Amino acid sequence: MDVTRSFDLNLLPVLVTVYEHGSVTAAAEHLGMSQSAISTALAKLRLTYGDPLFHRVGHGMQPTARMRGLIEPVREALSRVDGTFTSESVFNASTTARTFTLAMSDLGEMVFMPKILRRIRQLAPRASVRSVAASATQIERGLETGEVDLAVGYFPDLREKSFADKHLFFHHFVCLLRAGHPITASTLSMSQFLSVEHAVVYGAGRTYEIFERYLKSKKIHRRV
DNA sequence: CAGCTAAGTGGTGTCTTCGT
DNA sequence: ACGAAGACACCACTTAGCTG
Repeated sequence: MDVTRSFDLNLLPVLVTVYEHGSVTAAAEHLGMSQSAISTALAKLRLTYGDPLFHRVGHGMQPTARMRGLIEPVREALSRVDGTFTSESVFNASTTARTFTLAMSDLGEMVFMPKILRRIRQLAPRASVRSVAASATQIERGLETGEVDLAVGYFPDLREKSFADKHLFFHHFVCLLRAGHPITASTLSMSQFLSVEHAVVYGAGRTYEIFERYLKSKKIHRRV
């Protein structure tokens, strides 16, 4: 059966907007349609896909597993259609003057930014790069809306979502002790770790935040 | 025919009250 | 202090009738 012949492609933005807002009413406001029109569109989509697509959960709409699997292909399809209306429908790195927005942790900026800039200068000399520091929630929203192109760092919260991610490297923390400190072992035991006084640099970025969260989850209290 | 408004129904969360 | 029950608000959804 050729579904696309009879399928109304205007329904796809409705699908994506309800997914992004988690609400039929909010999606209706966003698209400038009535709530019942969105409801009707959803009914058609449900019929077409043979799946409820969303379940009511409290005061919102929770996507079904089928819907979660659909969202990226549908977004990609809409993006490709959008691309046919713009002058730069086929991406060309050597000519693009786009500004790419990268969200990075403190560590990400230190390690990756110089290399990324060098590489972009080689491949896309007219492109610009903007780096933003943002919370995981802001990054999630930015990736969804397209305000953020790429996030580099440790974002365990985002791994649950439908974002493509790539593991780049492992790293670990080290403890620094003054020269001549009684603890000289190369491996530090937990009791040794807790027995000494700690110096903490506050506001040290997301890496520090993740470390603090880990200590809290393990109920580890240090003497700072 | 698609989309609108309006009215009505039903599900869910929140808040308050009351009994234990 | 705690849980159950009821009132209430909010939201999704359906249906009927209207309009362009």
